[in-house]
Amino acid sequence: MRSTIEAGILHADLDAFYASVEQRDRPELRGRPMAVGGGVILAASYEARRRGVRGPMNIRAARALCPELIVVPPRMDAYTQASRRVFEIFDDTTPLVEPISIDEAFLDVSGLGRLVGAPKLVAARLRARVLAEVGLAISVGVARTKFLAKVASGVCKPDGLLVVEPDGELEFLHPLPVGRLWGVGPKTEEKLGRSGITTVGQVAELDEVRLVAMLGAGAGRQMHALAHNRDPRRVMTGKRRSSIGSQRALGQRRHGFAELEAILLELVDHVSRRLRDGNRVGRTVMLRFRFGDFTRDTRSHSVPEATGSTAAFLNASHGLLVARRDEIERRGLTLLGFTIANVSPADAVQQSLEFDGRSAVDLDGAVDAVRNRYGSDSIGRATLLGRSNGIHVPLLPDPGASRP
DNA sequence: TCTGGGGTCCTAGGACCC
DNA sequence: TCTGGGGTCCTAGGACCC
Repeated sequence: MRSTIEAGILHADLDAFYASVEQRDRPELRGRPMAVGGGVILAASYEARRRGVRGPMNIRAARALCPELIVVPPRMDAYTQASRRVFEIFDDTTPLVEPISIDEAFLDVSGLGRLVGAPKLVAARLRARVLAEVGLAISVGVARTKFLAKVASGVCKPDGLLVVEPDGELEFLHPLPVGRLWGVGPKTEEKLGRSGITTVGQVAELDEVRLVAMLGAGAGRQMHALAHNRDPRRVMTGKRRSSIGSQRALGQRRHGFAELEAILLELVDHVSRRLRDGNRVGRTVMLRFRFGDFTRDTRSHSVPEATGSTAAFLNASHGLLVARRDEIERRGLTLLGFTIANVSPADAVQQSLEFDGRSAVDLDGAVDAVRNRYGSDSIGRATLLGRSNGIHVPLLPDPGASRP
């Protein structure tokens, strides 16, 4: 007997992505322990993982574990190209694709049943196409929720397909270690471990109040929900990046302040260019510091108007750098990062309306107003921008969103 | 394992406004 | 001498993800 709600969400995740692209393009690397690295290991082949090689591990440590390890430098262009081709196959499979990163996405295929086939069949075809057309192995998890689909793809890796049927969800979920829950990293895992909690099932036995007390409101509620298999999030199309940045590791060598200023200029120039190429503007600059002892720090500054100007970003960020000059010279700097946050489209059409806080917001009215003013075919993407910073609620699907 | 390069989201306090 | 409540925005920082 089938549950009425079918497992229709796919989480598709390319296996050891950078390393697999290298093995695809260079046959002599196939079947051998190899990794893509620059300073540290960025991605290790499964042959290397079996020997204990992991990212981010420094290359010397990796060689100590596996002396015959082959390390090749990254070729970002090749990975970007491969990613594009895989995402074309995703888009060809269903219009409901939510990219997560260069090598991962959610696909909602629950509406394809009658026309194309059951989710398991769709997933199997997707895997076959990615292998045939791009030459890469991709693992796919299938479930009723995003969270379970992601866990499933992780469990069936590498080169796997796993469907979690609706009537077997808790049996699948509860024996897993807490680290499998979304948002549980090393810190949270340790906190829970101190109370003897190591499995998802044990988390499910806890009161939400207790979890909130341990982890804070946001994380506590999320963990409680996930452990009880509550995950109402839909697959969202049309998401855009809200920040864009670049950083440079500097090594342990001391750098003169003028040298740091030059590096900042390069970073600002590079990031501003990317921002303008994407036809976007930003309002907040943020500097990221990592000192000689590897402690981290950030400093940010918001300018009054969103801009794409290199000079404006350089001005603001240089001020932040100069303000910390003494500390930098005292402690040494091992990383400098520059990020532009509060990024928005440069040509967004906006229609704002006032409301008094008691009446409901007239969303339909706002959409109609934009349509009347700019033509009904002008809306590619509609977003409700609350006055509160960062609350972006999509109103309409975005048929033509470009991939980040 | 002495340390990449991208990002995301959340929390909390202070300034400021009505 | 005494001090409310509601809200936004900015900044800093923590934790996490791939």
